[in-house]
Order: sequence, then structure tokens, then C-alpha cells
Amino acid sequence: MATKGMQTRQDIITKSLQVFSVKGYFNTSVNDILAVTGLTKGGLYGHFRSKEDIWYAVYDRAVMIWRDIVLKDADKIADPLERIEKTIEKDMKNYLGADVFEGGCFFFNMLVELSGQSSSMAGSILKGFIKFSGLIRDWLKEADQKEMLKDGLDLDEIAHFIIISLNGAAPLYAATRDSRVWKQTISQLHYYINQLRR
Amino acid sequence: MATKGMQTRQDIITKSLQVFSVKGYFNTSVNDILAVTGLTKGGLYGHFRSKEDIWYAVYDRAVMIWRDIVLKDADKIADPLERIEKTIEKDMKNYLGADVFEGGCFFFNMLVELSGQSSSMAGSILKGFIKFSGLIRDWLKEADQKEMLKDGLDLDEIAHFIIISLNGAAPLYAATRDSRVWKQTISQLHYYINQLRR
DNA sequence: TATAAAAAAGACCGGTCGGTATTTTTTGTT
DNA sequence: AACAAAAAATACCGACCGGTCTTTTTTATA
Repeated sequence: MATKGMQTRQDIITKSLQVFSVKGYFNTSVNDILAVTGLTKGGLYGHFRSKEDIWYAVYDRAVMIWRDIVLKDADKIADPLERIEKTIEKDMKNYLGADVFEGGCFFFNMLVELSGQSSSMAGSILKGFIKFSGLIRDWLKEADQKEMLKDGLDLDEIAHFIIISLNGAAPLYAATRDSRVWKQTISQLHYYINQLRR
Repeated sequence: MATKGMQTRQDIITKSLQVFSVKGYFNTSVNDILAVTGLTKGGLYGHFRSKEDIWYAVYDRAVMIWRDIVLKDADKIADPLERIEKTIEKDMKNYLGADVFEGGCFFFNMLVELSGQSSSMAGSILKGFIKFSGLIRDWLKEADQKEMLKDGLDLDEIAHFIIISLNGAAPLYAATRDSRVWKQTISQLHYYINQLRR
């Protein structure tokens, strides 16, 4: 029944994701998307009602891709600190460093560009970061309960700081394409986390 | 001689800086700048030849403002590690947290938005970050020469990491307006730097 | 206060923006 | 192969984009 249409829809999302990640939201025109998909206005707007609609579909896809790379099988690592370090490594090496999105980290790029306009789009992304931060904090809490951490640490703050460092690395790598950026970030966060150990 | 004109030119730069920092480069239209300056097309284009020209003037101004807040009197602090910590604190508290630019960190926002288009504009900003990173590294080197640091540290890597963390904090604060973002970043970088001490 | 130069206003340019309505083509099913 | 429905193409819309040109107003100086 709905086979060809669904394929096209998925293709629009896949291609638009790359364009958005490189050119940003505002500087990507619908015509850019038409050029990259090979469609025409009518063909495109048969699948999406607006450019913003496309973006939301793209965002959902990006979340799936990221999660699949960074969080997959994380629960199989028993040691919570090792789990955190492995997640950091995946985020830097397999996600950012592997150029999964041509423009660097789709989420962070979009947060920067859209938060000034305080739209609901920026809110979607922010929620994602808060969720990721909460996950790291839960893992830290788990490590704390296993008495692996020093006393008196602010686990929320530490989780935030890790997210912040991962975020900060993304645009610098995207701008330079120098793999040292993410390699050094892994290295320094490894050092940082080791200092938390009891 | 050239008094009124210069005043207007400065006013255009001041107002455009805020608009660019909030709306970004592409989503800021020349009409936005006209609205905020109260000028008309003719009036504006008498002072600048293009939107990009305005941006470069804005960038130079932003550098001056940032430097004046973050680096002023840094050389008066004898202890290099203390100097680094004080600089971090100024960058977070007096620059980012003081909402000097409405949209957060002008430089980082612009780097994110413009690096995808690989224009010379992104290059200008990147050079600035590299310079800042080099400054921190020099200070670390100074600390190392004074035997304040542990052995075997990669000072370049550490400098990069500090810049990355400062950068990562900016958009998260801009999006949330939660002062904990920059406060925690100060706190965590303080902790991190202390671990470098011999 | 006359005057030339600087500054600003205002009308206008071609091109592109996101989006719509209608027609044509392709698709999957009988 | 017929046919209805889905998909895509085409032509078009008003609004806005960055930028130019000419005219009017304001400014500083003599």
C-alpha cells in the first residue's frame, strides 16, 4: 500500500538531516532540500506540511542514530564508571569523530542556532541534553552506591560538566576536522573521571 | 570633521552585535538592523558596503569587549595557575553570566553557525580560539617551569580542554539562563586544575 | 548665515524565500 | 489491461532578501 511514499519520506529525512547539520536550519532552504532529494515542491510538500515539520522528523531520526551509536549495549557494562567512560569514548570517536553528521553534532549545532529564537525546536533539543545528563548522573549515583567515588562529590554537577565538555568539543572538531580535538577530550575526561575515584 | 558619521557607525556596530548574537548571522536580516538602529537602507549602506562588512566590524568590537572583560589585568596576577583560574572565572561570571551579549557567547555561536559554510568568517573566530588556547598553554608552561605541576602532563591538551569546557558551557547557559551552568563550570574546572598541581 | 560636503531617506531592483493549488504521472491492485 | 489512489511535477503566490541609485536633509565650517 504505502511503500513508495514511505521510502521517499525516509529519503527526505535522511538527506535533509545532512543538509541541516551542515548549513543549519535557517540557511537551509527548501530548494536545498529539493536539490538533494531530486524532488520538486509538489513532491516534497506531499510528504511534509512545512520546513519545520521536516526538521522535527529529522530531529527524531537524529536521536535514533545517536542513541544507537552512543548508548547501545551500555547496560551490558557492569562497572558504572567504565560505562560512563565507554559512553564518552563512543560519543567522541564513533559519533563525532566518525562524521556521522557532516556538520558535527546535529543537536548542539541546532541548539546554538535555535535557542536565540526560543522556539519549541530548541526546547526539544534541550530536553535531550538534560536527559543525557540525567543518565550520566544516575550512573554516577550507582558508582557512589558501590562506594567507588570519593565522598562529598556533587554528582549532578559532574554529570553536567561531562556533557558540557562533550558539547564543547563538537563545534571545534567540526570547524577544524582535527581528530586531536575529540581524542584529547576523551583523554582529559578519562583523567578527570579517574580523579573522582575513591 | 567626521563626528556624526562615526557615532552612527559605532551605533550600528553596537546594536548589530546584539542582534547577531541572538538571531545569528543568517537569520538576522538587514531590515532587522534597520529596525534596531532606526536607520533606512540608504543610511546604513552609507556606512557599510554589505551585511558581511557589518559582521566583521561587529566581530572586531566583540573581541575588544571580551578581551577587556576576561583578560584585563590578568598579567597582574603573579601565580600562573591562579591567573588561569581567575580568567576562567571572569569568562564564566563576568562575560557569559553577565549577559554581555544577549545570545550568549557571540564567538562560539558564530563558529557553530558559520563553520558549516567554511567561510573566512568562521576562520576569523577559529583563530581567536586558538590564540586563547595558546595563551592558557603559555601560562601552564609558566607554571610548569615554576615546578607547580605534576610531571608528564600534556599542556597543549589541557589548554584545549579548558577552552572546550568554557565553550560547551556557553550555549547551555544561553538556552537555559540557569546560572548553575557557569557556576558549576567554574567549580569543576577549579577542581580539575587543582588535580594538576604537584 | 551661506555653502559644500556628509549623512540619511526613499524608491526601487532582481532574486529567493516558504508555501499552495492544480495537473500530470506513476503506482499497486483487481 | 483497467482503474482508482498515491505520488510527483508544474506553475504560481505574496513576502522578504541583500543591495543600488537618486534625492533630500542635516551637519560642520568659513
